[in-house]
Amino acid sequence: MAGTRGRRGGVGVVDLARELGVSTATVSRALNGSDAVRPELAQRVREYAEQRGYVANRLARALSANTSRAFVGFVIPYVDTPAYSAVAAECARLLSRDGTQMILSITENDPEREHRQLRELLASRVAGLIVSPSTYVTRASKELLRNAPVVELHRASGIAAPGVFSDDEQVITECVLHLAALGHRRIAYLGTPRELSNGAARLRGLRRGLELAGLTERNCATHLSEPTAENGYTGANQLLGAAEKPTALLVGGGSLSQGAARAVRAAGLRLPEQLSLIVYGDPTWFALSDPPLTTVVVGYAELADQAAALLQRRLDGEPVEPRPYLVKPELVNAGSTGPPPA
Amino acid sequence: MAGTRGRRGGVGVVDLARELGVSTATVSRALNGSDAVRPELAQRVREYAEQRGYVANRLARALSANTSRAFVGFVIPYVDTPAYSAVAAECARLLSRDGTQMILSITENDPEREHRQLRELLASRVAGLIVSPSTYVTRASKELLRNAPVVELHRASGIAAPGVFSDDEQVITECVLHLAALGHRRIAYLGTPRELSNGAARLRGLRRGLELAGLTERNCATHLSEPTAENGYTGANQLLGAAEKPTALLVGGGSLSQGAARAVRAAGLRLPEQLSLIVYGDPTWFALSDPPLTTVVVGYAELADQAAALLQRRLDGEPVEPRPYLVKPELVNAGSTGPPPA
DNA sequence: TTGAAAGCGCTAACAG
DNA sequence: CTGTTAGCGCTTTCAA
Repeated sequence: MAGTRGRRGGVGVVDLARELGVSTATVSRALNGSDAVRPELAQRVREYAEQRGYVANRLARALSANTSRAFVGFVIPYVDTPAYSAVAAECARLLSRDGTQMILSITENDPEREHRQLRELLASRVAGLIVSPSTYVTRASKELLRNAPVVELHRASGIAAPGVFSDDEQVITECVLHLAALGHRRIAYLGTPRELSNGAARLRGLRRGLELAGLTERNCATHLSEPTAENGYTGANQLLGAAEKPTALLVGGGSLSQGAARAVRAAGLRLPEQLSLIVYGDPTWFALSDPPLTTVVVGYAELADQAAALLQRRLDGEPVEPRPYLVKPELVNAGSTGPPPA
Repeated sequence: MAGTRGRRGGVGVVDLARELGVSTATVSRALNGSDAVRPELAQRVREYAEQRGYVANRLARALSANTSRAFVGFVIPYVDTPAYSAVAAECARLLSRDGTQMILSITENDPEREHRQLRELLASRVAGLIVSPSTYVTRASKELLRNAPVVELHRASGIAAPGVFSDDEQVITECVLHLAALGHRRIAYLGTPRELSNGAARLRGLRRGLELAGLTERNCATHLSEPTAENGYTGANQLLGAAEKPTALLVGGGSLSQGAARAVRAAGLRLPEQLSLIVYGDPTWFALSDPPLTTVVVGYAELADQAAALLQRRLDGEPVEPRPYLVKPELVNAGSTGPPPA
């Protein structure tokens, strides 16, 4: 009974301690690389633990050391798009180097679910959070976020926290100028709602682009909706079916782009002769189109690296400025833009 | 000092107990819906806890109740493809209904990483695991898996555990018959390695299809490689560049299909006049192709539902047969297959 | 440098 | 039905 211990995993610190003839404190210290233990003893403990196949109970560890890096929460609205799945994968990879496990929470953009998940995550004593807030974050959720080491991703909730975002404003401006330079004067914009921080950023970019191109908002029909492929499809159809047909369609958002691309194809428009099209996301999605689509390419890996690094710095206690950290997207011309039809 | 308690979260069971004038045991029982507490008291406790904003420390809970459903591990080789990301999302959603959090681990198909992650997961006392094993699972990993409630997904490692898979064998047979019926006699197959359980299943389907079609393996060049889009691209090029050109290309695997589709497009082959093509995965990926590609559609949501349900049943202690649970994929004809060129 | 002992916050015997 | 008392497995004072 006493000898068996650890019904489940097996060896525990007390076993090691007993078998080595030292105290559990010493074992713990040795295992955690405390410098307050004679190096050779520490070494011996570690070797023995290894050989004995010891693996620490992370729950106990995290519970005891009221602070620990055992878990980090990753809270996102969706995961079925690379903007999230690719970043999630990369973050999990980076965090696991530190021995940190990532708890994945999908809110489905539902503020209530989000709030519940955040509570649960905090109840699991996560060391920190990487969060992509839902469109309408509740006051209560913000309160929770304020009191935890948070790094925002893709979207900002308005709290004072560092956040990693793609520099949408700048690239959308570039897109508009690109189109205007080709001669377009009736540009349609399909994007995410302004309540979404990235939606707002893209709209700023749009406005700035139009201004710099000497165009007004009257030159630009816009359609804003939550980022789903479905919305992209219907939104694009709506814009393309307007009385004053646009000669170019600019889509601000990855999922919207998926749907929009399908809508354009279904409409049977020849690119770029009948319509110039710029989409958002990963060019490999659009590689099968003919011609391949000119795409705003967002560096998901870089976003992930930044997010993970910022969080780790916060957890290390290093000061991290609570500001946006922007990653520059790249406008990759693949042939779906050209002069407007005569 | 005594009154403050809970440096971090705030209220704990002892606070509630003290403030309500009952014991912590009673509080715990009430909160966990034990029937061994007077209903009205239980009610009062719950209401008070709610009002007090109590939220249980899941670490403590899980540590104490040596069994708990706090966490479940989700171990997959990749997540940047819907075969995994979509299933992960859906599983996270389903598990969260039970209050279970999902720890996401990406192995990158590396057996060593996989083993380490499994150990760490078990060290976190996960209640169970949903695992998509790497191509070459180590003996040690299998040992770990054998001693935990595991449900396999997409791929089997050979241990006695329930697993949820798409019925690749059957659908690949159907594909071959479809092509043969159109008149094809030189079919190329691009698939995953036979070391992968799904690779083996697809090969079985291939062989059976050829046989039923009265063809031999000499009618069918095959190329097997790890499932990445890159490999799909090079593999397809290789098959298409062979001396005896195939008239049809069948791709068994989602990522391979992505690459293969690009290769076919790059080769400038007209579908289905010059080549018949069947791919694997989500048809929306291939919707932009002209014509859209005939696709083997795998029901990711259904896979996820099954996997989550099986795991939950196992955790409930219900007996679950350690066998494959197959989900039928669907062959959706979208126009990229037709009679072979004359 | 090491050990004894007190928790971390919760659940679960065991009594009453 | 309810309370007392041990733990879960680890870390971390506090002394020695």
